Amino acid sequence: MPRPTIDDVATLAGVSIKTVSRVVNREPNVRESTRDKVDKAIASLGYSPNPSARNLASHHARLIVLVYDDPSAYEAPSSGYIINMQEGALKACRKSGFELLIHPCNYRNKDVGKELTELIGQVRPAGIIVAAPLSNMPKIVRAISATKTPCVRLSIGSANVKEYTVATNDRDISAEMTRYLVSLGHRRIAFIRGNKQHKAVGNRFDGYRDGLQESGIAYLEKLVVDGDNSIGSGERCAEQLLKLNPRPTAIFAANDDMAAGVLRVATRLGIEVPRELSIAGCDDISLAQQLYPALTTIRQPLSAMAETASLALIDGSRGRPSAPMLETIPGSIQVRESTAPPPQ
Amino acid sequence: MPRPTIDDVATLAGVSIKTVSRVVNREPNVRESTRDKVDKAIASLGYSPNPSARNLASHHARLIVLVYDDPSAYEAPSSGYIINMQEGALKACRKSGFELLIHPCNYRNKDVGKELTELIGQVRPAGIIVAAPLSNMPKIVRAISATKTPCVRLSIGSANVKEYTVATNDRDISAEMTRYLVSLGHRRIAFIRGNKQHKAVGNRFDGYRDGLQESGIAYLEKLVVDGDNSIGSGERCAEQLLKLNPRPTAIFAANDDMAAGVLRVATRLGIEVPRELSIAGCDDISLAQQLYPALTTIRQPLSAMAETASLALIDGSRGRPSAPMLETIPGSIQVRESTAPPPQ
DNA sequence: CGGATAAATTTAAGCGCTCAAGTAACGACT
DNA sequence: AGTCGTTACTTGAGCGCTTAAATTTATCCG
Repeated sequence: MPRPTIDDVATLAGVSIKTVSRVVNREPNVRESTRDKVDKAIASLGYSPNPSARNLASHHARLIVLVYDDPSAYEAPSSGYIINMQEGALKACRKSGFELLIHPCNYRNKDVGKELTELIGQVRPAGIIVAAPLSNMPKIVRAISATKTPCVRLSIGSANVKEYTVATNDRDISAEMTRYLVSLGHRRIAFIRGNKQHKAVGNRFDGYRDGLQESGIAYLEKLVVDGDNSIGSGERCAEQLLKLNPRPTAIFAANDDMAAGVLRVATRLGIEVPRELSIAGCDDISLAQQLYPALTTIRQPLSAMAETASLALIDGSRGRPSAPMLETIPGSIQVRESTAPPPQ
Repeated sequence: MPRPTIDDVATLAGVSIKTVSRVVNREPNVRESTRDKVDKAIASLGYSPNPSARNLASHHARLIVLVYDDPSAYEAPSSGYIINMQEGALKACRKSGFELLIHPCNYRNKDVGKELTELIGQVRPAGIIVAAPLSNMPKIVRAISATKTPCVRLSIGSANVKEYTVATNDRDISAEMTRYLVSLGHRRIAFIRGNKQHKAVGNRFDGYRDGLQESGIAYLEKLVVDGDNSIGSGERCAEQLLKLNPRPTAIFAANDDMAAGVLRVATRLGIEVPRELSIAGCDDISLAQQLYPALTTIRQPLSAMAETASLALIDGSRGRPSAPMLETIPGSIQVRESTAPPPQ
């Protein structure tokens, strides 16, 4: 029971194989009635095109490469974001009959650029998606650009490179989180900044200030401290903030790990969360749901971002009008248990 | 700068393309000197075969499909195991010039079997790897078998199906964990069983009993309670166990979530871990490292399992002798902070 | 050393598709 | 009526490789 080929379809429909090809590829210049005939033949034979033959003949693979930093290279605990990206990319690929090639790689490796160049040479993908933090490394983006392969950057926060970029609205959503805390009744809202290397952090801090301003609350410098994205730094920052008098009624951390650190300190100090202190994080890592109380946080729209990026590449490979250089996908606030109105 | 083809190599080496093909595919019947010439030509041109052309000509794709349960389909929090599997499969594939096609799917969907059958028809992979829990669903395994596509099951614990299976040694390693607890000085070691649907759970319980017996410790039924794999059930079980007098000095849970529940209860009751109570889990989910104290647990060798499975399929597709029906990859005990000698 | 056998290599065909180029049919316009 | 343009299709070549069959070259044995 060999699988039907385009010839079988053409014979059954009484047309040439090129016409079948036209129908399959949704090309114009096929009469409605002919298209119907072909579609029926395809359905009755259960035909689906052989990807290898297509690729061979068309000189490019119907394939998107998704490149991301390999978490298992250094025991990174949170890998959920990768699954989310894969999910989005897969969704777009499946819809369009493309395949997804995943390529985790270690950004600390000096030869990543060369590695990617070689990979591209091998598989000739229709496009390549580069996730953060690799997407923020000019050397890597340049290496890919040099191959002329269409490339989309996935960026959390920063977006100052010339390539097509799908980014989040970190600033806006951080402002929204701040306003949400205000809406609960909070007035003394502290902020923990993270690693200054990460562009996203700056945007989140800006959003925090925006949110305060829009709510008519004065920005107080002593309510802002610097962490380095780790749980430990979150603990240190929390200790510092909770010593203040009056102490803040809410702490908004630039990422979930630091928020987890805050929660740890609060628990240790016997401060009840959320009754006495509200805590909000950012990123919605899996830990956020597993903590007790579960963390109110900002969910990054990773899946939607990857889907958008894939679709842009797929459409681009079909010669559709290439979309804008910068596309922003909004994140969303996940309200969970760690936030509540402040004590009276 | 078009990429070099087999013809270019053949011309440069002064042989026919078939000879180049022989060299590339490591086929026999090539003189050493000829092989050298070809290898040099390949190196100097930077040649690598076009996968699509190979697939087209050879009627099968150099491609392994990895099928697993889609965690994002129902907000499953722990996705680290998928990354681990992907890592192992990728390692094997890269080594052999294969590609990896990932295929998350929802096992609760009635049509998974059909979905997989169609996928196989589409891509004609060299083999397919099915991860638990799908690998334990006869309907799914049967659907794949029907396509005659080589298939390897990845199984945590159970292994009573006829297909090639890569499994863990749950029973042995659980026994080892039990002996480890005994070696710390524990004598009253409780066990929390999990969801009875999961075959692995039974094996782990058997391992617990083996470990006790090998250590010459009597099995006490009241030290064993049934959970359902959730954190909440772990809490309930812990409450029950910690009411006993004398209470157990160690609790070994059949998975990490339940162990996390135990830890939660202990903290609530003011029982210091590990000084007053040792806790051990199983699976090494990312939560295990994030808890305080970090959980001693059993790490599943997911990466190694997926690598073994991939290699078996790749070798099989090359006509190498197909390996045994059941291959067991040992897990390993991760000693962290939640276990210590019992109080005097 | 000749003929048979095995080893090394070439030749020819074709995998299933796309792409560029070509052809037929039909109107519309001068 | 003849030209042109457009639409709707067909034709033929060829993508880069593998496979099977054909051919050449090396090796063995009496």
